[in-house]
Order: sequence, then C-alpha cells, then structure tokens
Amino acid sequence: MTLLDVASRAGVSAATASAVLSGKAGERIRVSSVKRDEILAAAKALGYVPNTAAQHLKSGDDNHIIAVFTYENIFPADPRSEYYPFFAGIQQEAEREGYDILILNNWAQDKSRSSRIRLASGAIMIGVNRDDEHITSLVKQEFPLVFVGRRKIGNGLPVHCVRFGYEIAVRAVVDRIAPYADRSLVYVSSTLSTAEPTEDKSTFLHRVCSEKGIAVSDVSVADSATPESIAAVLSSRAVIFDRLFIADIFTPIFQKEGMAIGRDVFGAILEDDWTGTHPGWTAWENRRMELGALAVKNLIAFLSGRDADTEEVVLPIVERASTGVLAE
Amino acid sequence: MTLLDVASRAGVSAATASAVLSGKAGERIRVSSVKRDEILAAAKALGYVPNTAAQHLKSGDDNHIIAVFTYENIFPADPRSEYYPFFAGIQQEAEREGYDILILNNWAQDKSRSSRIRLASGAIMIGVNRDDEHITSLVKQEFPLVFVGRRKIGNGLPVHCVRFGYEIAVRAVVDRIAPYADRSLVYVSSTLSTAEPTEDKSTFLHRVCSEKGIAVSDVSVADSATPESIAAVLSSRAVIFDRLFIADIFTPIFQKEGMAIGRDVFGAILEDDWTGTHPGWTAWENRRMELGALAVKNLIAFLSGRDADTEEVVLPIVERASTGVLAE
DNA sequence: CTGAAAGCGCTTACAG
DNA sequence: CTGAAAGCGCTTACAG
Repeated sequence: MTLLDVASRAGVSAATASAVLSGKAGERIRVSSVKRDEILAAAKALGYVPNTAAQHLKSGDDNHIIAVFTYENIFPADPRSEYYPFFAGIQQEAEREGYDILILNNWAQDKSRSSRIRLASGAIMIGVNRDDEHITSLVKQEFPLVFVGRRKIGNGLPVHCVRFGYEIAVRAVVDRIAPYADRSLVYVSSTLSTAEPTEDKSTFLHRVCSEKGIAVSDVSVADSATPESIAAVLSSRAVIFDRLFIADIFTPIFQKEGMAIGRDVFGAILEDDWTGTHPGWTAWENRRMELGALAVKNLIAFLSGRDADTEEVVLPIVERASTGVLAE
Repeated sequence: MTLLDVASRAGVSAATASAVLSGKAGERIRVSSVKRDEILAAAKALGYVPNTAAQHLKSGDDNHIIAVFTYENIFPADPRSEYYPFFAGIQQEAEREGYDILILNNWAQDKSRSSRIRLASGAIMIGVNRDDEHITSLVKQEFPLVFVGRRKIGNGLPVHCVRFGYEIAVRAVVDRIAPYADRSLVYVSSTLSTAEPTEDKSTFLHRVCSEKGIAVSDVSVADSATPESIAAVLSSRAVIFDRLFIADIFTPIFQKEGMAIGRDVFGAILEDDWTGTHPGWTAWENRRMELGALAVKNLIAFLSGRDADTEEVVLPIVERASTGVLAE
C-alpha cells in the first residue's frame, strides 16, 4: 500500500495525494475539495499507512525521533541502575514534547551500531564517555548530540552537554559546613573516582574555599581507610566526602570514636545517590530526572535552530533526616 | 557525507563502495583488496556514517527496530506503572537479541502517529486495547504486530498475542483451595473489571470447576461490598477473588468476623500485582517481565519467517507470606 | 573484478 | 487547480 496505490485509486498524481495526505494541501499545492475527499476515501479504503522513513529521507525534516544511548554495557531501563533517572527524565520530557525515543541497545558492545543513531534526528548520550571515533565522527559532522554530564570529545571539538550546577552547590555546602570548623576543612575523595564529576567538584571546592580563605586538606583513599586518612579526617570538625561510598567507609570510624554526625563532626557528601539513611549529613537533592529532561529540551532547541536557554541544573542543598542537633 | 562522497574519494562506483562498507564484498560483488582498503580509508577520513533509513528503504530488510506503544495515555516507562514490567521485559529481551526499541510516545492521544510504527520492522502493543482503525489497518496489511494479552481486532482478523497461561494456573488454584470447602466455592469479581483477563479467568474457573464437579457461586460487586455479597462470601470456606482490590474490600469484613485467612477461610486471588502483604492468600507469581520478553521473542520469530514456539507464559502458584496455618 | 542503471516511497520545486 | 520529473541515500540485479 503505497502513495501511488492511493493516488491511482483516487485518479490523481502522487504529488496531489502527497499534499492531501500530509495535510499540506493549500500551502503550495491547492486541491479541490472533491479530489481531496476522493484521496482521503481511497487512503482509508486501502488502509494506507505512510512510510515515515521515506518521508524523512526526502524532506530531511526533523523526524521527531530522539535516540538515546549509553556507554554502559546495559541500557539503564532498570530503575535500579544509577543512570535510570536520566532515562526517565528523557522519556518524560520527550513525551511532553511529542518526540519518540529510540533506545539504542548494545551500542557499547557493538560500535558498528553507532550508525543507527542516524535513524533519529538527534541523540542523547548517557554515561561516562570513552573517547570514541564513532561518536567523534558524529560530532564532527555536527549531528545533533547532547551529552548528559560535561564531556570532552576528540581534541576539543565543540560539544553540547548538560550538567549539574556543581559550582553553586559546592558554595552552598561550604557555607553550611565551614562555620563549624576554624576556617579549615578536610576533603576526602577516592582514587577510584576519576570521572568528570569528581574533577569538577574538586576544582570548585578549592576555588570556593580559596575565595573564602578556608584551608582545604585533601585526603585520598581507595576503597578503605588508612591510618593516615583516619587521622586527617578526625582532625577536623568539618569534613566533605566526594562520594557516598567514601563517607560509608568512615561512618563506622566516627561511631567507634563515639562521634555523632551533626554534633561532633559536621559534614557533607557531594553526591545525590542515597540508598539508605544518613542522618545529619548535608548534601544536595537528586536532580537526575531534571538533567535528563534538560538534555531533551536542549536537543529540541538545536533541532529547531534555537539556542539552549541553560545547560545547568540547579542542585538544592538538603539536610539528610537530621538528628536534630544541627538544626538552628 | 554520503556513500557517493566516499566512492568518489576512493575512485570507485557507489556499488563497490556499498558492497565494501556493508560487509558484503565477496558475496555477489568481489573487490580487490587494494580498492577495499582505499574505500575503508576514505570512509574513515570522511567520517562516513551510513544512513540506515535509506539502507532499509531500499533493501526492505528487517531494520532491527521494534516499536513499542500503548493504549495508555502515558508510556509506562515509570516503574510505578502496572505496565512497566512488560516494558522492562521487552527492553531486556530486545537488548539480548540485538534489537533497538522505538518508544512511540503519545500515540493514544494522537492517532496520526500510528504511521510512525512503520519506522520499525514490527511492533509490540501494551495495554488494554480499544478497537482502533489505525491498528486494524496495520493488522490487515500483516504488519508484524504482537499484542501483550489476548486481543481481538476488527471482526476476527488473525492477530498475534502473547498471554498468561490462565487455564493451567486457575486449575492449580482450584486444586489448592477446593479441598477446604465442600465441593463448592465462591467467586467474586467486580463489575469494574470487564477487560479480557477477567473474562478469561472467569471462563476457565467455571470450566475447571465443572470438570471437577465443584459448584461455583458467582458474586459481583462494584467498588464496595453489599449485604448480599457479604453473606455469600461468608457462606463458604473457599473464596476466590478475581482482583486484588476486590479482596481488599472483603478483608476488613473477615477481620470483623474474627476470621483468619488460611485458617477460617481459604482463598485465592487471581492477580499478581501485589502491593502490600496479604498473608495466607494463594495467588500466582508476577510474570509480567516474562510476558514482555515472550512478545519480543515471538515478534523476532515472525520477522525471521519462523513460527512462535509458544504464546503462553506459565504462572507458578505461590502462597503469600503465609500465617503458617495453611502450611501442610 | 567493477560500473551504470533502476528503483525503494516519498516530497518538492517546476511547469502547465 | 493539477501533473511530470527529479532526487533524498542507498542496494541490487544486470551488464561488461
């Protein structure tokens, strides 16, 4: 059942049928209402369903498909995946905007599938990137691509990213924590976290503290505490952990010392992926869905030839189910 | 960057470039290794990414995209949706089989989007169907479509469905419950549940009981219990509720009577969508992900010209966190 | 071993 | 107001 079938049944040319069926009659092509009704009737009788791929091939228009892919081995459609909220935000915003979503499965295992991205008008990339020539090619050709998280591609190609507003959030965290110590704090990161968020958060923390005249002691651990790191952490009343799992390493140590969070030690965790409860800690809220949604907003802006309004999602600071000691 | 660009840079025809780039050199077209390397080099230098839509338009091959859509207003990408497990199973199985997924958002609101289904090689439909001419057209034209749940389209068009094996499961439930009563049981359904699962479960329950010589009293309620329905339910030691929400209507009544489930009344619920705990009840396990996965398996079979192995998912019977009274 | 041609289903200038 | 033609990017017979 092609357009030609409909056209010939209605006794018109393909051009006329095309205009009527795609709702463009009246624009550059005008069709009499009699012909129009005949075409519509023929389409209905034949059960004509247009071939959207062919339409798009010719017109080159935005086909209202957004591809989503990931560097992870498994696509994060499972709510237990830490990347799931990004996907959920993407799906929800796409739905709101009338876009469909193409989930590119198994891309990370089979790079030849990167060409499938061109089935969509643009794409969103989730996960920690590895420099990859397939993606670099797409970026070079200015295929509309938005990365979730700050990314660098090739040697500094211009690339669209959306990211969390870490700088403002880190500033708020420091303002909240620093008063409890004496113009100094300890910052604990892990040698296991080397991705872009850690890099950014560290940069911003040092910048903010230097502005405010607060000394920062950097402590680095792998997956467990060393005597040196313990001594450093216990030496300050204000501690900032880069990741939740790092805080979890030190929590038993505070307990052993009889120290309560929010009373004897004041601390923050620069991450939003809370699994249990961590009373008394300061952190920011989880805004992953919002970041996914922002990626879609920006991609749609590019597809429409507009510029993105913003590339940052604000992270509000929260007190985790406090013990009450910290409350002012 | 088209195939022609690559071909001309490599000094060959489009046909040769196509054969090499699509890995079909050697089949009907043989290419010297020198030319092959030149073509590959040109493609790499130019960052050529094939237009998958054009490839598929010409070849008509399975493009390894499965569309998923729903009659619901919101696509069930949210884990809180009762249809989410179907989607999760679909996504997971597609990933395993190397297929991508096109989420057709907002189809239920804008039926004109049904044509977008043809961007995929086949489609899976989630949710309670309404008879719809767009879908009927696709079925008539034998577009590969698999419905999750038993469905009827048009006036009896042949339609592919996957479904739960209700008949066997209902038989097992009856075998489990009936011994506690005297060759009779009460079956409570709701006038609010009229969809295909309720129809099937009721049919199978009556068939099974009639085979076994067990009398069934049918009780129907809307969203609350009536004096008549209460009397009927309390009259039997074996009660089967069609839906969880119906059981929840009667639970307080059992409590008021001081009756414990699994001791004074023996019962089953013919549904798997448990939210809280319902100790002592018999039911079947949630196999929604499996049903979603089966839909994908069958669709892929059709796309490959094979027949589906089975259209049913087995539902194992479980005792809900029993009070222990019922345990043998 | 390789190229020229036709065509997938559609849309968009361009003529009438 | 409507039709004939060209072409989107690709692949597949068909010739050489």
